[in-house]
Amino acid sequence: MAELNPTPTIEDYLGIIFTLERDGEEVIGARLSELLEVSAPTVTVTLRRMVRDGWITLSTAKKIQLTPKGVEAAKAVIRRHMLTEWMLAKILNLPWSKVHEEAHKIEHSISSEVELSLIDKLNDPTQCPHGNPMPGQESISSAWKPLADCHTGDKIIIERIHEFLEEDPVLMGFLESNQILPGKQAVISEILPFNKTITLKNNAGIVTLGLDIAKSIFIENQQ
Amino acid sequence: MAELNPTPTIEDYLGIIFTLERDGEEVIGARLSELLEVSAPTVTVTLRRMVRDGWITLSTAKKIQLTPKGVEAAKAVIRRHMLTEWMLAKILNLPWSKVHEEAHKIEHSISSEVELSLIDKLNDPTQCPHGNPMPGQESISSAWKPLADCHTGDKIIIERIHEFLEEDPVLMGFLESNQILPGKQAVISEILPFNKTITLKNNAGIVTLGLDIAKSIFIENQQ
DNA sequence: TACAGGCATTAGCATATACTAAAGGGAAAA
DNA sequence: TTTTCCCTTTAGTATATGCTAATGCCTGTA
Repeated sequence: MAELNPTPTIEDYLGIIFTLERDGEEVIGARLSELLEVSAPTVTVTLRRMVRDGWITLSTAKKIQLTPKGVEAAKAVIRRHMLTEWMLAKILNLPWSKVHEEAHKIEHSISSEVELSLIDKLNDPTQCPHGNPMPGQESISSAWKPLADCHTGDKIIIERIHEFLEEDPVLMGFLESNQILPGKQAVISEILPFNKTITLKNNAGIVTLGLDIAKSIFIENQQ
Repeated sequence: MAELNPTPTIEDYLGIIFTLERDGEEVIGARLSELLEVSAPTVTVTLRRMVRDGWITLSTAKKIQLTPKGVEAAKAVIRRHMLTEWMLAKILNLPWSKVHEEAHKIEHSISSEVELSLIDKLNDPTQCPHGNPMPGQESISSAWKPLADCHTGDKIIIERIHEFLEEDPVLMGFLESNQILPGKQAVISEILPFNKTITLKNNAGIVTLGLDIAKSIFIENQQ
């Protein structure tokens, strides 16, 4: 229980564990190793420190679970990340596709005083600029379905680009330049399951996305 | 020359070395140890890494000098620090006495893209919120003189609280609550050299400051 | 049943950053 | 001149965070 505040590294682990838990995914070391881009032995020793310091518990089946203290710390870092993203997007006018990356560097240095000020200036948002729910606001996204589940001819509104897609800056630039952004409308023009692609039409033109990517983009039907 | 970008620790060293050089102070390890609040052996080994990586050179007399590369890195971190202070003060409305401390955490995570945006939003300031000159703007402060050099009856304008005073949050809170802030007017009401104090009167009332502190506060005479 | 694949761990190592205790060096003061 | 003081360095240690190579451990499938 020693550590009072998580280090930046531990904050990264906490955020990913929280997100995996939220999505009902299996929370295991191999997943962290992949998402954090560190080796498996590094994950093993870091998780040991996290158990020692009371952030997580490990089940006999090696499943990772946040402690109440771990949940609070994870929520705090995700909140600060998302608020920083909004600050960069709305106040400093950085491009949508770059705010995640920049916010990821800054999030670990935001105090609760700065956080409160951001909440105030940004009107207490319920989602991040990519449409992902703030911790505690998960219900807003429950009605949205994956773009990959759409049918030809569906008229949709893009609502959300999943956190894990945000990690790829090239993809994010591609999505931005093709107007695959929360709030934007589109029509499904073609789905090729054998090719694992889905094609849609919007104001920016015609875009084809891989189906794997489309599984992590969430939409609503136009009324 | 290995390292492309300084670590946060190295950035702290670079900033202090730059400021000492700017002020014409002797730049030695003991000063860094004091200002950074780390032990002397820690400074020794860190300076060795800094020489190895091309940030500084050490003279035979143990004097520390920034290389051209070191100067550039130091200017960048100080610029980002000051811009972040302004952002916290003007955009997020944090109290003047707290922006230094908060900015110090954030400054190491500001990219040049964010920096450019800050310069734009904040109208390219020439000083920090405490009146210290941005790197390259040192001339703006050359006419100001230490508060400690004033005489009874002098009518003054506070212009600058030196960087090294900013490190003490209690002092900063004291100065803020007594309106010892850049741009504020005051009159010197009493100087007691034997007591090492200087007393002044302003809108907030009557304040007595230690002469050591007053040496690092810079003023201009009222017209 | 035996092997393959995925996962976790151990062992051994490296680096940046910190510490204390103790020793060395030079200059100024007694 | 000798002692004191300031400064730096050496030696030994610790912790967080990373790595590779090799090993161990299940589970499901051939």
